[in-house]
Amino acid sequence: MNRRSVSIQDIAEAAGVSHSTVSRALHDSDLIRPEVRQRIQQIAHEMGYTPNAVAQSLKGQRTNTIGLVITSIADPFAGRVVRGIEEIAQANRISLLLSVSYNDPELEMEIIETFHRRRVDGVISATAQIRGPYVERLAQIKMPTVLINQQAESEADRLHSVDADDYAGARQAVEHLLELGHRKIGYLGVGNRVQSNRRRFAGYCDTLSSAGIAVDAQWVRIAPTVNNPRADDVLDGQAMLPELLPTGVTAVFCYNDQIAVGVLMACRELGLRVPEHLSVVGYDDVDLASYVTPPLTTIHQPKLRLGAIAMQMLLDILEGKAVQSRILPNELVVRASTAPPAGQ
Amino acid sequence: MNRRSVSIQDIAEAAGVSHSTVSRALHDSDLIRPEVRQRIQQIAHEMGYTPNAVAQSLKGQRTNTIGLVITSIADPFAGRVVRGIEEIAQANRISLLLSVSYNDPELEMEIIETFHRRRVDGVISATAQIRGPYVERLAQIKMPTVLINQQAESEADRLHSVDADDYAGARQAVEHLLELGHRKIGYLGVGNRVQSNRRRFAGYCDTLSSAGIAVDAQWVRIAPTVNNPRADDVLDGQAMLPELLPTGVTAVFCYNDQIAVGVLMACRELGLRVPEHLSVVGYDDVDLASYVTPPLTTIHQPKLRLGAIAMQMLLDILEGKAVQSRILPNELVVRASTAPPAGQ
DNA sequence: CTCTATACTGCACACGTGTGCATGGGTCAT
DNA sequence: ATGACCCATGCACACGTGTGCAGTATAGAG
Repeated sequence: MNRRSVSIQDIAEAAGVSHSTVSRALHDSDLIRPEVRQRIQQIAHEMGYTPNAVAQSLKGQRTNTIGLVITSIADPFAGRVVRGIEEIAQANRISLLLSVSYNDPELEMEIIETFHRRRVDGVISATAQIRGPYVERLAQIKMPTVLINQQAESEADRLHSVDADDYAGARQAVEHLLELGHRKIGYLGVGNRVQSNRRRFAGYCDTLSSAGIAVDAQWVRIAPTVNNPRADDVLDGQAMLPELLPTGVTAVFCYNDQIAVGVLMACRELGLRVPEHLSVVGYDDVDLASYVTPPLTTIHQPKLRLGAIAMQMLLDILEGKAVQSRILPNELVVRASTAPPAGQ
Repeated sequence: MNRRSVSIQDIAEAAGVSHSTVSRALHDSDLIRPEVRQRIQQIAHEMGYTPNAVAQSLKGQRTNTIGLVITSIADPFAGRVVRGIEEIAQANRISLLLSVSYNDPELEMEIIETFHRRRVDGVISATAQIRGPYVERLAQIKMPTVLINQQAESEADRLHSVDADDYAGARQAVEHLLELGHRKIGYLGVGNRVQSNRRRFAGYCDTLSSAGIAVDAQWVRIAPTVNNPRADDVLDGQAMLPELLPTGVTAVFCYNDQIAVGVLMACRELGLRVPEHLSVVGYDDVDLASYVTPPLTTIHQPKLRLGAIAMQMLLDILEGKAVQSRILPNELVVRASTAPPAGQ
């Protein structure tokens, strides 16, 4: 069983030269006589030689690999972000090491350690939140890191980030509902993505306050935190809506599109019509949002750009360029799930 | 700038022993005196040592990394499969190198070469089709490979696969429609996933034939093949349906759920009611299928299991066990998009 | 013909880890 | 006291690649 693949040493023997010569020849070095160079390349090709990236990584400093942590592959938001990352990575011949954390802090630490062991050049993290020991460890091992949608308060200099503006997005959503004439507006959030939920909720509260509306605690529901990876936002949304109805809200702003879809399904069960009886606004603008009935009014996040910019930022860091964290704007997309309240 | 991280050599100097002793101590070798062993482990911990997996990979034969090729991250089917793979991989401390091929044969070859350069232990391919040079190269470099949903006709011994039974699934879908009383049943397929489309189409044709129904070529539409990565099945479905209507079909069997969703949207535009005016059956049973209105009757594919089994199969191959390709059953899920035809 | 400059190639080491073999020192029995 | 034996450790090489430096051969110049 000839399991071992051909090395430059093998080529060297076949060509009657030293492995150094082969190495240089394959790199088109001027040091090697053109005819020899060509002959060696010919032999290498015939022997089906493929350079061993592991050895190259050991020798050089770069592995041309970056680690990617996301919370779930099933999450369509993450999917689009990863795609943005992947496109830039591929163009720069960088390989992607993918890991999924399911929002588990322990698992997250373990993933970082694995990335470190593998000596990735950098890490992009699109997880829900950065925690103390996590940040500390990242700083200790000096691993270049870019965070997506975490709006870390620049705790450490090493941490760069690219975010979409949750707060402003939430404000747009609620302002849209206010403009339609709604006064009693509910909020359905999630408990396991603390930071982003807090920002969107803050945008919701502040916008209502600005309009002179006191937020009623009964209008707000946050899905309980569960570590169950099978946790499903749609089901949560579906379960939470009925609790909200007795309060008389005429519109609901949801943490994301999945929650909003859950609301749609609950409405269908209850015989409520959207948007006639209830207006619904989602967040993210995933594909799903435009496929459901009625198509969701939502806040569009530039998912591909978030990923692409994060990847480019990481590349810049690796080249020693100075980079600056960025915040991208979100954008309201009005579809058919919102309308003036029934009374008007 | 102390960019280099600590090595066992550094620990050896700090402990006043040789690097061999450190290596053995960290592996809890009996050869090292317990007190020395413990002291070395202590020092290693204090210095923040993390073993260099690159060097370990170079020395040993395994990299504990596998390459994963999929056609698109946005594809919800692929997402679930990847998740099944990831769970098993994580449990076995295997890292995943993710690449996306966008159905581009050239890109696919390039990805395989990259995986080979990186000396991954094996490859799982969930791309649309295996082509000649691709197979040839895989055989040449003897890289253990498991294919998902490609039903390769065991062209090479090295190629193993795990599939869901497309043909039987398609038969179930069409039989369901026949039982409801439909006689004129359309098929909407895709052009860029040749193999699976062919199998599902064959199931469609044979089932109709068995029922004594001659398939009318007008009932069938295949979305044109485009290399545009932005190609979107939903849009294709939406575009194809109107061409089908003049033929008087009362039901449509779609290649996958996205096509079916496109059909739903087209019906909405045209004022057709589903299932009263038209019955629609999808394929895959992605999350989306149960969220649209009406929820789709579809063929459920065991996506997580496909991924998990593929990964386990690859692990078995790596351990030298004999493995056998498998075909899993699909299963009809009846929801609300199918009903007896209008006439009845 | 001899000296020098130049073009080309090999030697040897490095990257970080793992391991067979030899070696050193100690213990024990004769 | 001496030999046999065992335990703990170090030496040296290996994995595959890249590169500074030294060395050789050839050509060109005087």
